[in-house]
Amino acid sequence: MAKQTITIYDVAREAGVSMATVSRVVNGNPNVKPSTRKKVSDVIDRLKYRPNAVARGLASKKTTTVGVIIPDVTNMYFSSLARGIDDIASMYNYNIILANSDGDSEKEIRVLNTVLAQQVDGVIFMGHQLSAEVRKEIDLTDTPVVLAATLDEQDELPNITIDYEEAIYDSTALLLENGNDKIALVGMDIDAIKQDLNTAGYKRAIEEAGKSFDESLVVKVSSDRKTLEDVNFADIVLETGATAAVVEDDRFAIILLNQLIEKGINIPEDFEIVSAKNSPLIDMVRPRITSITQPLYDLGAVAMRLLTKLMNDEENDEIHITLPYKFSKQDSTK
Amino acid sequence: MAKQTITIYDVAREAGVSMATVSRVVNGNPNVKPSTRKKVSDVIDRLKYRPNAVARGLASKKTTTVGVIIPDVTNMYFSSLARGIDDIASMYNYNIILANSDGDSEKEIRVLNTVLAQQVDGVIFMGHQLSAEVRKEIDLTDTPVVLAATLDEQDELPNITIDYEEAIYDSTALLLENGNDKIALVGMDIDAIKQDLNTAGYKRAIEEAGKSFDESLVVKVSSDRKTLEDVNFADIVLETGATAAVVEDDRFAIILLNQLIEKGINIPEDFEIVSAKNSPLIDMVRPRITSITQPLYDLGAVAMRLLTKLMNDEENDEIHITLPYKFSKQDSTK
DNA sequence: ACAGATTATGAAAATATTTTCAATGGACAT
DNA sequence: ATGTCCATTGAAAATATTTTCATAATCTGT
Repeated sequence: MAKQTITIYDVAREAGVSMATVSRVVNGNPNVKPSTRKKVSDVIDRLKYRPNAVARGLASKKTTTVGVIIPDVTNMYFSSLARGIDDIASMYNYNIILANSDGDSEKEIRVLNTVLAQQVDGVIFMGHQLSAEVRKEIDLTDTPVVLAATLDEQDELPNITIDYEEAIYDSTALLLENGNDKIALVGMDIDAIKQDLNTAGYKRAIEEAGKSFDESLVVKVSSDRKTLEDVNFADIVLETGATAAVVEDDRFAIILLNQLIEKGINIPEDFEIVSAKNSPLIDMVRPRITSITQPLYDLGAVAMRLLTKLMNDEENDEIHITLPYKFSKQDSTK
Repeated sequence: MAKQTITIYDVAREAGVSMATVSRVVNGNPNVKPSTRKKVSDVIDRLKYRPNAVARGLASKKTTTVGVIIPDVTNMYFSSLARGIDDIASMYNYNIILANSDGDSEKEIRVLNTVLAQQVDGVIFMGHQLSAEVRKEIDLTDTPVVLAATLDEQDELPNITIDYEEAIYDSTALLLENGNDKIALVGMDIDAIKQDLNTAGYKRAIEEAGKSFDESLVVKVSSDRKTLEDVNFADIVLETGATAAVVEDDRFAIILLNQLIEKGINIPEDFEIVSAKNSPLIDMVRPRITSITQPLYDLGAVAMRLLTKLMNDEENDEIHITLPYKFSKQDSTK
């Protein structure tokens, strides 16, 4: 970035007006005589002047940039959200600073602070859970932050979610209806908060069916990408004696499915699977997996839309938005 | 973003030194007496001073920010690259401004210009192809740009690639070895340049086997996400009379596989498939698809590393880097 | 103790915009 | 003519840093 070639000053000189006037036409301020507006616009085109967003940001205290914190772009669940965020962001002329956090609390805090140092006008935070430390860090700033598909224990921060408890309840209920007596609940170990909610929905379904909650049917698996494929879910899950499983993450559901089939187990006759989360991944595998389908793109889009409102201090009556989900009955359940 | 709470000026006053000195300690300049360094650092900690990256960028003409242009974050091939880019970027303390382009030339130019307006220190461009118009736009700036997994017809811009021609050659050769007489080549219609290269590798293999290139075996499919699932690849491909296919994109390979199986065709006995591209997707489906495995993460990482060199005007002896690929023989071929 | 060399520090300019406030100019009514 | 009002314009301050250059402080060797 060499000393900027064409500045607002060059345009002003060339057009015979002041910088203030150039600034006005660049920003669409109506208080400019049409003839001067035209004159200035012509010079801008001729010189190919492009306003320096950094100088702008300094002078105006608005960077038209938002920070997006994502556990891992490589995870289709989150990248689908990110796509919704970016589309709405560019619709409102915002740029996205993206940072991967690996869902690691320490890294989340680090990247949050780096995006804040960049003077972003707002932040969208996606995470598996919102840890107390991150929560504290968010409270420290007055830059608006909205959570996308991320639960906050206190439920105070603006967020866009679906009703996870209900979704898990539905999933469990279906498996119960199909006559399964022992149903495993498979989730990630780091998902503490959602986990609890999930466990709640699972528990509620179990108990409403007149059975009692059995802790040993809850299987927690590491989310470490490297070991994803190596862990033998199938054995772990089968050991519980379950004949069906509600799996929180579709990647896990797929791996479980493939491993079970490899063992010669028939899906859904011998074992039923419901995934509590979808991503485009789930459409790729056969037999098709029954799953909760969350409006991923919309979760991101609505989160970004809410953020634009917060950034403009618009009336923010609704800072907690729950989007509806669907239940997609497929071939991994009877 | 209210008037910044704590500025360098506050720290200077509080520590009884000048702004210049605070700037020095913040930037690790060695010309500061250890005792004053300590004094200033203490004040920084006490006041929780966080340097304003925008003011910094204006004064120093470095934003420590790079623009990343990606067709679609939702495409795992590219998001895997993006992850490599981000990891190396944060290793070198750069931030990422991410923009989706949909591989659309007009949008590519638009987002390129918006990231340039943000005064990024460099740009990583990922695309299916590099159109002439985009090429021209890139030539207009002197901000360094590196292409990741994207071919430039003139082969002048810095780029990180694998040998696509060779990869397609290998894929085709295997299918020929397996005794296939008619092999379809399935690719995206927008992939003009790579397409040619692919066609070249395909052609070369065919001709080396003493057969002649048959245009009718080249099947181009739209990359439009919405219609991805609707198009009936299987019929289109089977109509060519082929008994095997080299598919450029793993998403297409998977859809083709699933559609063929649905038709009762046995893979690989009745039909063989090789995917010329991998992404984490490909590991999810059964039977496992034989494919070229590109070092996706590394392509991104190396591209970003090269960009850091270009941004620092280091000796850039190698601006064209070709990474090795592997061939993963699986169950969709005999 | 002193010259010279180095190290440490500060004042002020520079960075490219926006924003505020004052000034100018023209139209229109009197 | 003259004053009033509104639209238009410009000058200069403000924004939070880095950087340059000059000066002050400290050290080193005699």
